[in-house]
Amino acid sequence: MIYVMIPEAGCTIRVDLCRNLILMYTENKITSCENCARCWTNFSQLSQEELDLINRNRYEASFKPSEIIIKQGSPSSNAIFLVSGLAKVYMEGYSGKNLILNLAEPSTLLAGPGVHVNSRYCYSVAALTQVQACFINFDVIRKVIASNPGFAAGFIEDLSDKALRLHQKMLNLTQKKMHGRLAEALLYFADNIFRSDEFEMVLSRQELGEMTNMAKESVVRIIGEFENEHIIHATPRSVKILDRDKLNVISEKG
Amino acid sequence: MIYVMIPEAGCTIRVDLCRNLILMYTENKITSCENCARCWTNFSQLSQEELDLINRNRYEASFKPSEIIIKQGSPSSNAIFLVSGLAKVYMEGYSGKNLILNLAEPSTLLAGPGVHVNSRYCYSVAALTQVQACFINFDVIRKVIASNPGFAAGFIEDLSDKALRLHQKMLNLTQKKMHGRLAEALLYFADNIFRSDEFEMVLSRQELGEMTNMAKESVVRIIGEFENEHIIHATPRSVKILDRDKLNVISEKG
DNA sequence: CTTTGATATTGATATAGATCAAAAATCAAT
DNA sequence: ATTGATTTTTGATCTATATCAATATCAAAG
Repeated sequence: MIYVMIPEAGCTIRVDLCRNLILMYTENKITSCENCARCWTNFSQLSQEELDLINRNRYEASFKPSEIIIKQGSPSSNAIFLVSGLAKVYMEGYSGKNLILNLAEPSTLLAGPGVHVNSRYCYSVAALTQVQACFINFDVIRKVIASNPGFAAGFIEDLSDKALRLHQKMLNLTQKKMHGRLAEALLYFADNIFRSDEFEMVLSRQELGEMTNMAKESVVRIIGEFENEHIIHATPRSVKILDRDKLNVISEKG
Repeated sequence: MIYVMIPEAGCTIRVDLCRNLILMYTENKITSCENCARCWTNFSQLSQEELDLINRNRYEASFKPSEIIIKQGSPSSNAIFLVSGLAKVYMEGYSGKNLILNLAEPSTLLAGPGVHVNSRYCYSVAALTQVQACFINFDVIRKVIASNPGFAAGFIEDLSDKALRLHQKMLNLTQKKMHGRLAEALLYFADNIFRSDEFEMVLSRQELGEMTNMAKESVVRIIGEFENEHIIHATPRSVKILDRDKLNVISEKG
């Protein structure tokens, strides 16, 4: 494991977990939105003037693991970007049961569709690692949307992309059974978050259950089965995918 | 039941089922988009010029019950509006199992988020009654989005609203149990589609199951229970809600 | 080190809900 | 009306998965 000290954040972080931050940090690009086009592809649509506007209306905050960045139901006045770190995006359901929708990494916009409808966040977001987040007032974003059609189109694309994933997740959760759902979650981590077949397991078994809609005990049991069949090697805090093909089949066959 | 003959469509339709069509028909408003602002609120954002553009690039088609209007996976080149009739919006899942997302009535935009991402429809739509539909080429819509910020904002709102509902449905399907899910579906028909506590059941028990993610036999059994408890009165083709309060409680308590 | 609180694991049991199979009802078409 | 084809209903089983309870593990704090 390679660690690096980040003086501004007052902490040490694992390099493999925080690629983006390292990248930005080493390139000294955290100072302003102008340099943050890499944050969200869509920001590259903006003119200098518009970037300035946004830059004047944003502020940063940092969060420790488990701290809540967005609270479901609260008024949504800001669009939020992670600058660094990992967070879980989840809905608070009935009788305290959560449903983890996905993980958020840097360069994704966090706001939720509620922003454009009832000005309430429709999901919560909580930090999994140390997180640096950037808050941009939504009135400003709306202003830019109104004046920059390209940006608006990018926004539509972003919303659509998320909706599409949600549709897919809906099918997965309702039609696959446990093995398939868990296999898919593991592949999600490997492919979409860590881009490696060996990764740190940032979620507890309980949370893994909230993500795949199953009881934590079932998570444990199925992980055990996967291990017996030499499909993965797992500890409570790490996973290594040994037989990606098999895992794919399980994920697809449900 | 009041029926009315629609010469152009070559059919007779039930008045209570086709409010919008009757309204438009009697007001002679089907001829062009200009008159169709009522179709989709967002169209009222358009200038005369833009309306003309859309009007020149649209065509209508009619569908008989059970005919497919949109096929999941096929290239999405059109935005579609129902002019009249009712349709079911559903995803085709694994091993032929469908998931009905919602019903579509006139004045809703049908296209799906796939349009803005991979140009594929991410769901199918099939007519439940006789349906008149209006197809608008998506390139044209995109052009208008690019030139009219208000329209773009309306589009974003529409997408967001749908995403929000999807989030809600996700929670419902994963966290409520059968009774709650079925109660909710019945209230959906009463409140969102028919706006009456007595309505024609346009879905078969099988389809009702596809909508609430349960087996058709379970649908039958639970409808039976609801009848025994005098919460609803149901026949295979009709439902009357007798005790809305109880149904609400069941829907919320899961 | 020990203690402690959280999390993970394991085994036993309970249950919601699916599946299967057969009968009954409904509907469409002669 | 009569037939044949769907759809609905019912009852009997089966199974995936949750729940419960007990134990083991681990990391942090004293």
